[in-house]
Amino acid sequence: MTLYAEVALPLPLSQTFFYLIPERWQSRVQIGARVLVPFRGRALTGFIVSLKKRRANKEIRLKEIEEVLDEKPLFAPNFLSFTRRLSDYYYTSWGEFLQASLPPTYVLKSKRMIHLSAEGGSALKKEKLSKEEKAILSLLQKKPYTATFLQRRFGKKSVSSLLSRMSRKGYVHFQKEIQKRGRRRLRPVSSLQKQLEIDFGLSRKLRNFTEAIFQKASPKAFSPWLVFGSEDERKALYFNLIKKVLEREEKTLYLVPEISLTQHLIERFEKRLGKEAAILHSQMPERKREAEWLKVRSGEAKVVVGPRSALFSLLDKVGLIIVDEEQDDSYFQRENPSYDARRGAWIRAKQEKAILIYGSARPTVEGFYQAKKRGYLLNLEQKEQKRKVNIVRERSRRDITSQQFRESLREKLNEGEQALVFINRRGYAPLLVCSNCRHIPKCVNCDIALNYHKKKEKIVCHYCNYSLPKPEVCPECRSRIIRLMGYGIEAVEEELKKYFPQARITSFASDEVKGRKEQEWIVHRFSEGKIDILIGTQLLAHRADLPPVSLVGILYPETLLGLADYRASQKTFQTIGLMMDHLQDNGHGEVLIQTELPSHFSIQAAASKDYDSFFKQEMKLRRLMNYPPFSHMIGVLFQGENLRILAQKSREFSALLKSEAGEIEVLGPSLAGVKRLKGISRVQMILKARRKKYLDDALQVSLKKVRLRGTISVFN
DNA sequence: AGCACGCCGACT
DNA sequence: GTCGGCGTGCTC
Repeated sequence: MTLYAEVALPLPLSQTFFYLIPERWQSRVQIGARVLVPFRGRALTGFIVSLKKRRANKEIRLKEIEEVLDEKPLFAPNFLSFTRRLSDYYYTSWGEFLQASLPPTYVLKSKRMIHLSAEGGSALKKEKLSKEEKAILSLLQKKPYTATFLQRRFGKKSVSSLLSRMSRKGYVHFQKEIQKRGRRRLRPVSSLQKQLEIDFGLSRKLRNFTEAIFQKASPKAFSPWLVFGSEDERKALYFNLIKKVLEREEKTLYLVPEISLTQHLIERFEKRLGKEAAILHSQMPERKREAEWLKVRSGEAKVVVGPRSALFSLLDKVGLIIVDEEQDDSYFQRENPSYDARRGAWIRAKQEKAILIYGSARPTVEGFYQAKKRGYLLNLEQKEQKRKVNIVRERSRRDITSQQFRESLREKLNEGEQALVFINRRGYAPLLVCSNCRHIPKCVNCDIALNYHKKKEKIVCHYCNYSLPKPEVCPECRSRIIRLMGYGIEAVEEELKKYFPQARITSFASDEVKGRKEQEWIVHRFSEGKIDILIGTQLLAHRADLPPVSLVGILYPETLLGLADYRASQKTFQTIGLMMDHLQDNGHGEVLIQTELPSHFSIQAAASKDYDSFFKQEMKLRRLMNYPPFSHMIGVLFQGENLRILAQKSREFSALLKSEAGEIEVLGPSLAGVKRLKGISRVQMILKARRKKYLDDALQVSLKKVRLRGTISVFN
């Protein structure tokens, strides 16, 4: 007879909690079901992760489960182990990962509402109250609020002691309230009844690869692969694998980068898989997402396509997990909770004994290295396309674009061709500098210079969106001469419009193009030839559905090298590569890279599409610096308002770590690259070790001893 | 996370 | 004394 339930809660806590199971539920509780439990005066949805006959710690007075919410478990044992391992790996909460697999309406939490009592109402009229009390009580006259709301409303750090005193005086009372579960009726998703596209003409090479992959996977076993090849070939292989997996009565999890989940791609999936596919994306309305979730839950969907969060789909019988564009940053989630979906896919595939496919034309060096070393690299040997690549250094003082670039552009425009131009910066200029006193306007919340946006006539913080009207005179010395430093997309657009007044020029940056619809619209017009020159930032580089063009201009890709990240070279190589993929391969295409660092290896290798050369040189540096894949690296970011306390605590933490384990290298603590963000100071440390276990052991001890608000990012 | 507790200086 | 504000620690 089971008596105790171990429950994981959707809070940023890495422990689980135990509850008594009341008699009436005993025969009905199951591992993997949701329960409603009391927790510090609140009611929370929790998840049963195990059932015990005996209790471990007799000291604690256990509470009873209030309600069992599921007759049938939501989570299969496999899924529980997977999320458990993932939370161990990333030092984060198990419950938060479980929560990530459910629609928000499945994870209700009570809120403590603060009500005005009758006494409070009369006190407000008759008695003289303090300013704070009066303000709160009169606000509560309208309707009850939560403490968090009041706190924010009055700009306080805490109102808890204030509220408890007021409740003691009887002015207010608290009431637990659970948001009503909207009784919406879900319409079944209108699934396309299109004729499914049949695979045809799969090359012998791909057929052989498919066979090799399945050979390793039968009998069913975890088997990872890195597919190194062009997008078209990769996709052909994926669909072939999916087909075979479907034949085995198994299902597929297909992860794609956030940004590449365009209408175009969605249509392709629907065409090929029809109603067997559930497609998720982040901008999907709540209702639609829940409908897709139900499709997975009911077993109708056999393939789930989505961004990193789709890793948590409640798909059973997983036979194949694909992580396409393995190099993409969007697989990494920085906060609450922090995890890398690439690693997550590995852990899940291993748990499910599934085939795991990482795919890329320009894989991360970490991934490529592992695949080579452990023998799971599948090289599709891309055939070389003909193209002309120019690396240009020359730059006049007056213009952003070089004369050579403009000549090429003129030539193509005269032939009625289209061009794409990449620049890695939003706005008009990244910096304003007073010529007189050198003052640089900075964000009040962040340690960041404000970017000048000419179209809005504002200076804007690219981290928190704080903005000011463009200053006419220097706010420090009242000088009228303020210089613009550097170039952004708006400046490029302005210059090209000046030189090519007849050309139809449009720019494409995340702050200008609002939402999916407008993006699709611009891409649509470009595809129809109604735009001659499309200028864009990263957003453009990632669009896979643009028609191939005959001129690709890449302006100052080295700004990507300026990132304070050991992966900066990789990012530069990859972005140039993405842009070059937009080139038509009929031999007339031309790429022009304009840079101040023409001999940097990442630019050179990208220009000649030479992954091996990039890999070799980057690995040399990684080895030299003891970066991944030669070490395991963990970033610990401490955040807090008080920099003094932050500094002291982080030093304490660092000392503890150093004493704890000699095998780990501790860098810092030091101010983070952005030392203040949204008004919060940030101090960071980097931990490196040969094996992750060393880091695990050291952190396990230190995290218990020094309590800090912060984020731990495991980089690899 | 969110809530209680307890300590501190400021103020009727 | 009491009020408001803040840091600290715990939650089965």
